[in-house]
Formats: sequence, C-alpha cells, structure tokens
Amino acid sequence: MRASNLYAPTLREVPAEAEIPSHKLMLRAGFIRKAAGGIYTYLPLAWRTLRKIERIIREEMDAAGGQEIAMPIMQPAELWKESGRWDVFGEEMFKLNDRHDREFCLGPTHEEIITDLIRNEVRSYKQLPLLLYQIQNKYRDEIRPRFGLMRGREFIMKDLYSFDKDEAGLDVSYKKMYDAYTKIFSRCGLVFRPVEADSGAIGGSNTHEFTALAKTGESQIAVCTKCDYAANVEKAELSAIKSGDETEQKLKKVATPGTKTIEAVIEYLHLSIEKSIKAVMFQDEKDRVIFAFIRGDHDVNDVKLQNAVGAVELHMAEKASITAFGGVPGFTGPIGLKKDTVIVIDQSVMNMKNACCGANEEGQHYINVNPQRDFGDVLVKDIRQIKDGDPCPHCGAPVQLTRGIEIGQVFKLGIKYSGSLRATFLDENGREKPFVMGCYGIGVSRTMAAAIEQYHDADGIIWPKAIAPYEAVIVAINAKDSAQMKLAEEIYTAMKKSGIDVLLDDRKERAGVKFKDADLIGYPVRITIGPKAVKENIIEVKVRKTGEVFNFDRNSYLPAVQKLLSQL
RNA sequence: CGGGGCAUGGCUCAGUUUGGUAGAGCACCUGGCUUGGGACCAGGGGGUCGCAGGUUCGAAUCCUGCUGCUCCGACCA
Repeated sequence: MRASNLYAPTLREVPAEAEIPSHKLMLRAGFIRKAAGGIYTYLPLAWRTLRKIERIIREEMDAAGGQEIAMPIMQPAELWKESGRWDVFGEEMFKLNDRHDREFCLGPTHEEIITDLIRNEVRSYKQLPLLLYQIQNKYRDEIRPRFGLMRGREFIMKDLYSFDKDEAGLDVSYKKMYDAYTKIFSRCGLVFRPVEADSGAIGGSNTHEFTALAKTGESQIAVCTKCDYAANVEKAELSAIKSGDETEQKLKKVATPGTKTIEAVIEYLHLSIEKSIKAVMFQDEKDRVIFAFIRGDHDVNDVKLQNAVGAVELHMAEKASITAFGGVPGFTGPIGLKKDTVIVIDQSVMNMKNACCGANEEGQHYINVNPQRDFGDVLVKDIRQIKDGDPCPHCGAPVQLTRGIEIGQVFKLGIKYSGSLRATFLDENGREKPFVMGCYGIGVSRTMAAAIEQYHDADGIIWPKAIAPYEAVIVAINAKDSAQMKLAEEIYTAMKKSGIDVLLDDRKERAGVKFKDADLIGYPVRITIGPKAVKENIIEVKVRKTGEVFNFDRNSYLPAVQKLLSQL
C-alpha cells in the first residue's frame, strides 16, 4: 500500500470530544470517525488492526474446537420474551418494529438466538460438546457512551457458546476457552490478567474477566504481589481479621453528644478506629431495609452485600426507613434493632473485642461491645471492600489495587438459558436433559482501544507488531528526488515480496510531516530513505518503541529487518 | 435520570460581559520557494454563528423553548 492512496486523515489538533489516549489517538491518527454518540466508522488503518485481532481470535477459536457461524444482528422479540430478558435488558436494548408492527431488537448478545438454533436440532449427547462462535457487531443503548471505542453503543465482539452434556464437560470447555484467551491476548501483545469476577445478575457459578492493565481502565482489580491471584474488587474475597486476645469488658452505654461520624466518635471516646463499628443502611429493589455493619475503617462492598442478602439492586436507605426499624442516623448499632429487618455483620466485626457502636439513641453509643456475645443471631458475611495492602486470600501476601480494561470474559452459564428456552437432548440413559452452556466473549474493538491505552507516548501510538495496521513504513525523505523514490520503491517491493506487511509513504510532503505521521500512527518500524541511502548505501531503520536507530547495508538490510521484526 | 459545561468554516478556538460590517491559527485550492521532525511568501475559496420563537431600527451577542454534544454520578463488554 502507498500512503498517497491510503485514506488516513491525520489531525494535528486533538478533537475536543476525546478524553482518554486511545480515543484521542484513534481520531488524530485517522483510525476512526464518529457517526453518532458511541457509534464509529472504522477507517482503513483501524480496520486492518481489527482484522488482525480477529484473525488471531479465529485461529485460537478454531484450534480449541470452535466453529465459526454468523448470527443475525436483528432478532425477534419472542425469543427474548421467552427467556425473560426482554424486560430485564430493558432500556439498554435497541428495540424496533417492522411494518407489521412485529417487535425486534438489535442483539446486545446472542444467547437466545444460539439456544434457539440448537434446541430443535441437537438431540443426542453424541453430538456434544459443541462450540460455536461468531465475530459480530453488538448493540447496547448505553446510558452514557464514552471513551470512544471503549464504551460504544455499537461494538465488535467475538462470542462463543459451548454446549455440553454435563458440568464436567462444561469444565473442559471452560478450560479450553480460558487457555485460548490467554493465548489470544498474549499474541496481541497485551499486558493482562485473568481475574476472578462476580457473576452478577446473569447468574452462573464461575467467571473470569480478562483485564488489560491500564490506568484509564474502568474496572478496579486487586492483584496479588506474590502469587497469581487477581480478582475484580467487587469479587475479591477477604478472610476475617483476627483480633488480639482481650478480656471482654462489661457492655456499657455512654453519652457521645453530637458525634455523628466515626471520626467524631473515636475522638470523643479516645478509641482507635479499629475499635469502632460503622453502620451503613441500604434499601433493595423490594424496599427491604438492610443494616450493614462493618469496622470503622472499612468500606462496604455493595456487590458482596447484594449477594449476601439476595438483592438485585441496592441504594442508600432513606431516613424514614432507618428510623422505622429502630435505627437512629449517626447512632445506629446492631443492638436493639427490630427483628423483622435484615442485619448483616461483616465477618471481621465478629472478631472484634471491646468495640464501640451506636446505641440507637440520639447521642448514645455502646462501648465494650463484644459482637460474639452481644449481637445474638445475625447474618455474618464477608461484605468488605478490599483495599490496597489487604492480604491475598490465597497466599496472604499484600494485594495491590490497580485499574484495568475488561477485554474478555469467560462464563459458565449452566442451564440458565437451556432451561428457560427448553433446549434439551437425550443422555446416555435416554433421559431428557438441558444443555450445560458456557459463553465466552471478547470485545474486539475494545481490545484495539486497550492496546493503545497500554502502548502510546507523547508522539502517538506504539503498536505491538501482531496487531499493527502495517508492520513497517518506508519514508522517502524527498518525494521529488527520483533517486530516493526509485530506491524506496525497490525496497518496498523487496520487503513486500519477503512477506513484510509494509506501507510506502510516497506522499509529496516534507520529511517532518511524514515522520510525525509515522510516529502518530505507530508503525513498529520505520525505514528512512534519504541522501544517506542513495549516496552511502545506508538503510536507516528506526524502532518506534525504543527509538533505536539501526544502519543496515543496502545489500543485507532485508534479513536484518526481518530479524528486527521477529524480535518485536 | 440528576448536576455542570459547550454549540461560531473541515479541526482548535476568539468574539457574547457592554447589541451595530463575522475573526485567527491549522486544513483546503493556485503560484513561487523549500525538503532529515508538523516550513515560508503571495493570492484564493469556504460560515443563514445548533434549531424555533421573541425583544429591538438592528441579535453570534439579550429573553423563552427545543435539539445535539460533552464532563461528573447511578448502569455496563
């Protein structure tokens, strides 16, 4: 390809709409243009990179036994109503009607379609396992599309669905996908971690998110500094903190006027914050009021709390709801609350000795609180949010909190969809059984964005070789110098012939412009053809990532460049 | 959905406070000159100032309503 024919409109200035590096750079380097909020056109450079990512995905999916199909983007409402997700997805789904007023949606995912596809045709356990996948556009009417391709309303996703006869089979399929994902993201050159995640409202027993580490990432993860444990902060487990042996003192109510915050209480009582118990009140979707208690210096993890009490959604409780159950805002404690409410105590609180907590009376706290002795029959769970330096649940070494971009997820669905859509087969004993399913997604367009988040500098993108739109660019310094152009052409032809994915920048621009564009677009290597090349037979090769410059001889540059590329 | 901000040529923005001839840089076209890190000179084209009302002799500027974009929050691959 010649740059003079390439549609890659680069921008000198940063468009005002972009916030994060990947978005800014994709706009500036001429990779994408916005069509509407969260909807983008992929220009030639982006499309090449996407196709390279897809190719890697296809190779690994096929190697793991996957078969590629293509399912419709537009899907009938009936299937979604049958699975019960027409309303669950709700506003987030793009819905439309045809001329006969039949309802459709633009697929946000394809569990319904695929389950429907196989439910009437796969009848026997002998046809299993079955792994089908596609690379397809997905649609989600995001409340707030942002960050360019990171959170769009239309995005490219690879989704594979596995069908097995039993849990053991699912475990095998899951492992295959887990391993394939590891290979895929490694081949893409990304720095990533598979992290344990919460399965959320979709249900399911086991799930890992593949997260590309990046400062701008939207999800927060806890990574062990010693072992390979990594988990989404929503999921990251904590073990109960042991307390020192202390003689239990007698429970006592004391006046603590005006101490509505934990800080005020401990200052007033001259206690350390580790001796305080904090109350946090929530209401769920059924308007149940939930009283959660946690050590003063800890924070409640609302996903853990949701799971602990079986709620779908939690929000802060209203004052009236708190008082209705005997709580007094600022002075709420577990002792003396009405029995017909939900009380959850963090596991670490149960080990505390001679602590303090609210007495459910204005201006009053209890001291010498010993939860094991004083709280009676309460629900004890791990509801605490992990923080930097907390011990790893596997090896005990401190964990580190870091941010990442979720680029893939592997998920054991079990029989959730095969159950609701009545998709069954006959097992060895002739018994009808629902398929045991798994689903496995990769955000393809998001992976491209994640790569840029990981690899860029002040001058532009620095593509990993495997997913760069072109592996190399040849810059002729002076397009009007026919000797230079002739040599550039010669090298271009030779490199192409040897299998290098190369672009020839033959534009009639000044050298500076071409250099700036090459850095911005981020070709892994740049070959410069100037006077030195013509007069001294020196082929100059610059590595984008390191800035290293190599001078190769005109007669032997090709193997040298190949070797250089193979090391990138 | 709640709270900010913005909307002026393809891009980045000034002009709006205090109403009076629509601007700059970049990009684009022509010619010249230049060619190792986003040159320079000369000439040129392009904007009903987001939309709809209103106030006024006169509105980019003041008022009302709407739309779009964007940032923060609740939601999420």
